[in-house]
Amino acid sequence: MAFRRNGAALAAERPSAPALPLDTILIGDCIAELEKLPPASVDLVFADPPYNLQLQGDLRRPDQSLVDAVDDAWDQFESFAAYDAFTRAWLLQVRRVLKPTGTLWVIGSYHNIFRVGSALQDLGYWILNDVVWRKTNPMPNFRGRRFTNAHETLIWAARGADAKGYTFNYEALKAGNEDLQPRSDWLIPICSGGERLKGDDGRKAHPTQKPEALLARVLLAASKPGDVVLDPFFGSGTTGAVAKRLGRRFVGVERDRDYAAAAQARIDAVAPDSAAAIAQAPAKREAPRVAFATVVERGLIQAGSRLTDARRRHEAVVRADGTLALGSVVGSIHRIGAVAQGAEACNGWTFWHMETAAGLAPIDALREIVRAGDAA
Amino acid sequence: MAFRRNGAALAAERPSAPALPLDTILIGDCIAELEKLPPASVDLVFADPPYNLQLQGDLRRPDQSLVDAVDDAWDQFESFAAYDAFTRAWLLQVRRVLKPTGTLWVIGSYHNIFRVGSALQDLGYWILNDVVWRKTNPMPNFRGRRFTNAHETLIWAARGADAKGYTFNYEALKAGNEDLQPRSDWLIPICSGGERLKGDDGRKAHPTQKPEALLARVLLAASKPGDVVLDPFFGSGTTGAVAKRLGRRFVGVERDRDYAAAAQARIDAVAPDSAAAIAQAPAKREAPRVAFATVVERGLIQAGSRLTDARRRHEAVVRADGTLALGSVVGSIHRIGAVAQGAEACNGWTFWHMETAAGLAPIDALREIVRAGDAA
DNA sequence: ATAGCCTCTGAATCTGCTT
DNA sequence: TAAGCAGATTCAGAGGCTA
Repeated sequence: MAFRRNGAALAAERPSAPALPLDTILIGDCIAELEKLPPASVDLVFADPPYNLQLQGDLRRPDQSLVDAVDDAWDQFESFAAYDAFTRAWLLQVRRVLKPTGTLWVIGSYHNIFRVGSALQDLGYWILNDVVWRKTNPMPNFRGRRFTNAHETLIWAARGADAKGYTFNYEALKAGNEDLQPRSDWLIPICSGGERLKGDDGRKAHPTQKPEALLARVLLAASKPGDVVLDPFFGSGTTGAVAKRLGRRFVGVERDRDYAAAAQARIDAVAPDSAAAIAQAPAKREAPRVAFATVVERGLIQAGSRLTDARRRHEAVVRADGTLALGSVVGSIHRIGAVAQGAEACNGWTFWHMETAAGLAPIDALREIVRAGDAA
Repeated sequence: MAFRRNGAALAAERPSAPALPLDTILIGDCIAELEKLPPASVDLVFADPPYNLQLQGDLRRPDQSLVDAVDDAWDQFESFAAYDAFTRAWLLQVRRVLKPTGTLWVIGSYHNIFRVGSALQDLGYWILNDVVWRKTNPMPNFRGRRFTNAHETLIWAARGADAKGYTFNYEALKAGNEDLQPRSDWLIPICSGGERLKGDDGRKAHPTQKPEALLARVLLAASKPGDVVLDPFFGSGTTGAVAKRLGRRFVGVERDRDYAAAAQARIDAVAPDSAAAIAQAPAKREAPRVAFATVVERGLIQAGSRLTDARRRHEAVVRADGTLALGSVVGSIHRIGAVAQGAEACNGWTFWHMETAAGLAPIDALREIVRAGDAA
């Protein structure tokens, strides 16, 4: 074509500045594919890079069943240095591709998120928030040697400290959050059930598929309808599916053809929301479950206090860790209540009472105080 | 003093191995003071280091020169480098001072926690968890351009990947949490009201005083009564106050004499909890070992008795030497339990049951009888 | 039809003592 | 130092099967 040779007139067609392939999955190495994209062309990036999990042996549940670990080759790196080099490379390309007003989201766990966060800062990105995805249903810690790993971390960053004009739909988020300011901690279930992509064998198609609710929160917070969202680690295509549903454009990069095919089929099946519907998904009310340890921790009852039942037949001592001691037996308020009565089970909140000026009162009253305070 | 010269006889008095100054605030530069402490002498470290270059005006390079305020990317990198060097220096000293079974907690925000986490990993620490402190009452985001910063991050790390035997009071934490295993997200109010230290002018004595509930959770989770807790950035002394209350020993390092004085006064006013309130809760894994042979020896079960599992699917015979026979296979209660189920491993004490008047009962009950008898 | 029970599974750096 | 083995360890949610 004649005008092709007169390249200067049509910058978008020059090899050095090709058009952005919209609503497309690019199959290939993330960094190589990013290099082909035009600079300053993307409004939002969501990246779910390899976590560099360093798993030792097998892990079994208490029932001896084997945990299906993420041991894929793409998650293996020689060293922290190798992981850091990889991280810098893709972050650098992402920064080139981002519009001046664009922002980046990265998700990770403690295995990799500190590397990613440091690299971000070193490259000049400006962190706007770290956001915690709290899982309602995380995998438990089967050996009881650590805290249940119940969250992952997202970093939200602008191209630089001087970046202005990035999108943050504050009013909409606030309206969708019972008129409270959107917070940096989000409660969202993991991806399971019908949402989880399955292969022909009925097994999960991708080991680390993210929930659509998480991506929806990100896109609704930090992009506008019609914006271009880039996902350099496209995987099962959650970003693309949610982008299509919410009226955003997407560009995905994925190395694995099987993942890319599964993602494409998934996205093809997505029906975009109506323009009117692309509003806020109201935040889920959080379950106000209260632990007795919290009651003690907050000083509502003193460690060393004595509790009794309504008829003063039993007496137990409150311990600093929120357990009760009945003689030499230590356990939860419920367990110790059961032991005291010789019963199978017991609701400790209503069984145990404390002395007050007005007589005995169930410790449930303390729980109400915690709930009232946390709600305010 | 004569015996001082004969240093070899009293290693604890040699300069190279001074005694640990317990329940003391050391006034001076954190790194210099840590260097004076004996190696492998501390059970737990809680560190609340200066958060960041942008907000703290007093960040200094290792040579004590002041880091200038930052605007351009290079200076920013410069100051990150200075912060990283400072971080590595104190982390290195902390690692030296930690016992092999000791663990470290560090708290930070997105301004510094990624630097700290990376440095930790680079120095060989092994991250056990990252923990999110969710604030019930965070400072609102006034400009509405970001998410309300409603959390801070703690990193819990062991000295290395091979570090075993660190303290984690799993059972007590679980009992204090409605019998659910403790998670990596903690909901705790910020420090305010009467707990907040005030100066003579009625203003807050320290800008980043941490809530005692947070420290209590850390100490109750990862230390035992009598353990030594080191805080290299002592500040308002929350670590010391909580350590004293919970029956732990503390060592604090603080550069600012005013902070140290306020902390000392605060700690002096703390009344320790009663012994009953803080006594180490008995953990199953620390209960004395009992051999099944002992159970048989003491006549608690007869050789030749038949054991079965809870669903009566398998049957094994008790042998006089304390082994079990399943058909022609002979082995420990655990091994035979595993063989019966075709499993890798099995806890024979809970798997195997015996017939009693009240129905099937796990043979663990017999172990309890042995333990009770031995304790008496 | 439904309640209840059983099974399966999820980004996991998941033991510790003795020989 | 590495192997062997005692023995401690799980929560929410989805889906399937049975009474």
